[in-house]
Amino acid sequence: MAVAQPPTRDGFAPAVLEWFDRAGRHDLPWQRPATPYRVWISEVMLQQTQVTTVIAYFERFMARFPDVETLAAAGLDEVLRYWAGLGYYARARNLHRCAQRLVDEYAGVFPNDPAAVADLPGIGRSTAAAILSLSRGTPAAILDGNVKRVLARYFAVPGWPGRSAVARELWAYSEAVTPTQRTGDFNQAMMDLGATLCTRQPQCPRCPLQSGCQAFAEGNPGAYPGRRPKREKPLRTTTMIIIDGPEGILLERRPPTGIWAGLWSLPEATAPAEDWARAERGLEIELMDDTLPPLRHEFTHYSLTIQPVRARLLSDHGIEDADRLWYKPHTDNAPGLPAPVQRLIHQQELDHER
DNA sequence: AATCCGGGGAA
DNA sequence: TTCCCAGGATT
Repeated sequence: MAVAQPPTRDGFAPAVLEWFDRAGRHDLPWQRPATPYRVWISEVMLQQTQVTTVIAYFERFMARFPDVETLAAAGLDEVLRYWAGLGYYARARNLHRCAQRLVDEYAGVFPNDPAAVADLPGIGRSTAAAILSLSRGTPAAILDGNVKRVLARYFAVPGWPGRSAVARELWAYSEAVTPTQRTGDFNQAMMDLGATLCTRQPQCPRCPLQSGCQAFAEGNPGAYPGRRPKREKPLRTTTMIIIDGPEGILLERRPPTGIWAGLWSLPEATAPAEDWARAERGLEIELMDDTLPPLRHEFTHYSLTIQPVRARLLSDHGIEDADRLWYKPHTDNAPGLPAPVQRLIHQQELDHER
């Protein structure tokens, strides 16, 4: 009968490292080779996005932007195209800005100081530590969702990590257990542990930290970390117009802030669509009387119902500018489109072919 | 310190 | 359905 020990820092890193050598992940795409550039791109993609989703995006991105100079020299529109579907598009904007700052200020090479890296756009304390430790072994602690879960259980830290007091405590524990030797392996191991064993339904019998884990000793590891408080999701609705003209479908660039910032999308009517198109866009359109099914899209903070409307373009008195384009799905390169808009246009094309 | 910012995998 | 993910920027 194993007796639960009180949580200890002493054997923590050796146990984790021994487990990593035996059972950790060593073949993720950004691990071969684990250059600062590749680790950086992967870390940013992995912010709030799961590994299985990221892998395909990572491979495509690397094929197009193999190094920081290529990324810095590319246009934002193209970066957004490669990002479309991943969400949190500020990450792509910051990635692009960060590449340019790296080239301008650091000759394209990340500095060795974690604080200097964390000062770059889109890179915070945890991502900076991950980039430097995983690629160069720099001794710096991380705190991502995996590490939060492992530490909250091991030290039985109550409360939701979204609260700053809880996060502060978890950071202190992460600093305390992170070794100065083999820091990259340790950080990778902690993420692997959180991703493969210390999950929502943890596999405690296989865990190298079981003997010192306070939550295991309490018999309820599932109670940690504390859950995010629930909130009502507001319902919102919008009307999107699919305007068919001789040059294709009208797309507009969304504003630089707010939802889907900088992406291309269908025009959103704020009044009866024909009046809106004439007054706001200088377009004479005729609504078609076929009714398209509404499209429901879930965000973290609200639910959006999109009512698509088809229209024929009668005449165009609008001004051609950089923020509108006529898109031909079959021949044009797909611009960066929000996922539901992408689906809507794709569906529209399928209907068109019938 | 709380809120905003996407989309999807998993149970 | 619900939860939450290799978080950071903004307010």
